[in-house]
Amino acid sequence: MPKAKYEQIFQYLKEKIESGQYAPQALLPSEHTLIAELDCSRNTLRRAVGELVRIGYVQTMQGKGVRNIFEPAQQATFTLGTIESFAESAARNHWRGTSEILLFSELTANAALAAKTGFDEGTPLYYIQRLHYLNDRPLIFNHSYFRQDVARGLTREIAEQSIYRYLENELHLSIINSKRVVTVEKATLLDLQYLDMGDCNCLAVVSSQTYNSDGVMFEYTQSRHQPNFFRFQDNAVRRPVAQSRSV
Amino acid sequence: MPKAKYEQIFQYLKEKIESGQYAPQALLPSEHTLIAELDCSRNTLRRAVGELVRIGYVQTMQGKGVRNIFEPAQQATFTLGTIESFAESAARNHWRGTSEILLFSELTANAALAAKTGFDEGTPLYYIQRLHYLNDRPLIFNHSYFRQDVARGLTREIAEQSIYRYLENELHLSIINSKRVVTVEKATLLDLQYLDMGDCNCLAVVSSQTYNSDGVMFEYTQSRHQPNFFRFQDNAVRRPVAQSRSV
DNA sequence: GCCGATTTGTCCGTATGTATC
DNA sequence: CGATACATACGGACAAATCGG
Repeated sequence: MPKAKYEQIFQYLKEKIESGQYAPQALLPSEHTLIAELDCSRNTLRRAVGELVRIGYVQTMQGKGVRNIFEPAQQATFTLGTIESFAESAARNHWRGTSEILLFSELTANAALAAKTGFDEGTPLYYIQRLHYLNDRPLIFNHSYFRQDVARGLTREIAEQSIYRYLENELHLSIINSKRVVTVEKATLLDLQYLDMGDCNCLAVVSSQTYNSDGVMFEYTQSRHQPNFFRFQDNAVRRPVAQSRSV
Repeated sequence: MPKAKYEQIFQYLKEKIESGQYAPQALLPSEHTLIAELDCSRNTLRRAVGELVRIGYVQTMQGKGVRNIFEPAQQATFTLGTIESFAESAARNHWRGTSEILLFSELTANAALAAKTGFDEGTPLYYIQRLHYLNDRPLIFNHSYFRQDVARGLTREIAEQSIYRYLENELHLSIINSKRVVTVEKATLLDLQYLDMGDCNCLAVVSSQTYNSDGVMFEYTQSRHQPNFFRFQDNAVRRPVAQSRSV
């Protein structure tokens, strides 16, 4: 099943850049040239190039061209803008990722949990604690809460395989987007017990709220990362100051 | 000087969402309706909506509509995808931001600095240490390195005002993009001396490499944030797995 | 300084595909 | 099945920035 054309072109150019087929700091072929070469419309090519800008591979300059600013060293550890499971992330970085379930339970959101997660108080939830290993080192402690009415029938056995595959393939849940916030927090006793913290007493925390196509937030996950193996990457562009519009 | 139309529409819809003029969880008017109301093309509206998706304000669903998933609580402390000066960021969050220059010096990149920053060894640099206060609390320690040949004529006096205004307005430097990486590091003696660290021995570090329109990285800045006041926000979308393309 | 060629940025209209209801 | 809504793709037009003659 072939994907969208702009996505294919994006991947094609991305791999061409990564493999050094465009010289560093050099300009890519012009839009006109690439359109002819790839047999697509201008909009389609521009969309693909826009994605390359977002991931920091190129910079575009009106009147000049598109410059390759990719640098091999800085491979992203955790990517931005796309939802990726731990297994997918590990594979992309050529790591050996394994997981262990420490706790599988059911509970009801009390006031404190509701405030933290964004679920309504009284919502029945599954609560799962998972420990993720990269190359046999325990590096991520995961606290996940799933709404029972959405992730219905979730079991410890399923969680040991893949929760997302169950949600998408068995329950036909369509996962749309995930709001994520990165913060730094003091390590808890649980963190110190399970993660190899060295002499750090803080860790990187990625809190994410995930939504389905009904607009309901069905998952709240807090990923607590051992600091030395945490890396979050972004590319920002300079824009003129924003201004409102009267309609 | 009016901005791009899609940008105006983006701002217009963004403010309408923020001010609660669309009910939470409700669908926005359809593309067709908004196109008529705003008198623009489909592409233009879709581009504006695409930006709203990126900042986590709405989710789009084929065949259903565009849902408002904005939540007032989650105001971003540090935004993503755009380059913002400390002053701009403080203003957006309604904080009183002040800065202090601790050091203004010139140096040449040695091997260690070159490896850390990405400058070539031997590059002449300005090195500036700045302390940023929010509401009179010292929260961010900034180490900035600027290429002397690009940021030529930079002085301590200029740095006390606004470096970016000098670069853009006086030197007519065009700033294109900035690659940023968020990590967590052990606090140094300098951090402990100047920042109010409490009992934390780690902090959030945002390292950024900024490029101009010649494709040269002219700035490397390491922002070291007191953990309690650090928040980095992102919105991710679930996409089908990527696939390459043969041309 | 000017002008024309090149290149990217913005905007429009239309057609078709696909998912939802 | 049809109507509606978003997703993708195409082609054309003009604007804005850059560069060279």
